Amino acid sequence: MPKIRVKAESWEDSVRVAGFRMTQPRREIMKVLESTEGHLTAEDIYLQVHEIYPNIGLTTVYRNLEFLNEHGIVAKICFQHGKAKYELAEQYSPVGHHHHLVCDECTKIINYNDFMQEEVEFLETVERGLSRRYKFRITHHEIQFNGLCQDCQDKEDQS
Amino acid sequence: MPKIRVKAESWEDSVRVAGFRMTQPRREIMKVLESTEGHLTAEDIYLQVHEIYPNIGLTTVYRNLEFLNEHGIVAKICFQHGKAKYELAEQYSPVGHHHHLVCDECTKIINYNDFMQEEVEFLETVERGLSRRYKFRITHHEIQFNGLCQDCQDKEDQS
DNA sequence: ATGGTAATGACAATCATTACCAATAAGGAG
DNA sequence: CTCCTTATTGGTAATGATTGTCATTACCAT
Repeated sequence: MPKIRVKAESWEDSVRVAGFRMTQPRREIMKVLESTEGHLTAEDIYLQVHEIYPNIGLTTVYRNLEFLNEHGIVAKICFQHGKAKYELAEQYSPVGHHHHLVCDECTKIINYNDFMQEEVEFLETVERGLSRRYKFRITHHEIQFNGLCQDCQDKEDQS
Repeated sequence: MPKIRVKAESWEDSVRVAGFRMTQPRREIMKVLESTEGHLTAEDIYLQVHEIYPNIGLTTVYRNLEFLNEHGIVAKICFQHGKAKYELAEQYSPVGHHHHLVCDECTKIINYNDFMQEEVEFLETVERGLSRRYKFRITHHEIQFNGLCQDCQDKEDQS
């Protein structure tokens, strides 16, 4: 008897299943997200798409990012430096589950996915507890470490 | 031989020690932050201060929040709903160390400080590892759980 | 009490994001 | 393949939060 295999739905399928259309702008935006480490601003994406699809409008980029976010395909993250950043949701990302190191000086962001075993254990306890205590249905989480990246530490030493 | 006791510096002291002045707007802004659960927007604070100090300008509120943030007295948090929120930094907060449950539906935010023992253990391992691996000097962290609060779950069930 | 300057308040300016609307193009039905 | 419905687009205007400017005020060290 074969193991049940949940076929991972492609993002295109899940858009269509939900009754929406596949358009070229939408595809181009996803291509950019798929070919990058992550945490791009809407403008970053706009500029990259614009290279190969010059007709794209910035409004369309925003609209699609919101759309994709609502459909669980793209994650929107807000670090405290003005603009929102976007990256592929875990399920569609080659990077997979990860979190961020944020440099408070230069605002650089580093992805990490070390210590996931420890994280899983920790989160299981906490999520279960929080759900019960606050009657909250937790769907995802975000962990972020702030501080100084190596470059900024060096600059600080010099002065 | 007495134990060394690190006297907690009042926020006013730490402002003065850094060579800056104590002003009435600054004090009023802190009063508001001290008398609230947390996560207020600049405008929330402006409105509250305005009640008892009608001359306050919104610009002054922004400027002071940034100032206080840079001096480690106030924490600035950005959830993905437009405006930045502010609360007392852990060290000056009666609430103490805590994290947030964010409802993705109604944007409500709940503070929690349960499971801190588990968190401490987890963070010790991870912070040590990340510092070494990425040469990052970690100063603080943020953990956030997103999902649906009870009210929004109920509303969902009805439909 | 006073002088140097940090801080203020009003207003203008900026910057990210959203609203609007007429024009376009997916993609299902025939 | 063609037609039709309507989701989607792109351009522009509008919004809303935050920041810059600058003349004026008021801390506070001396």
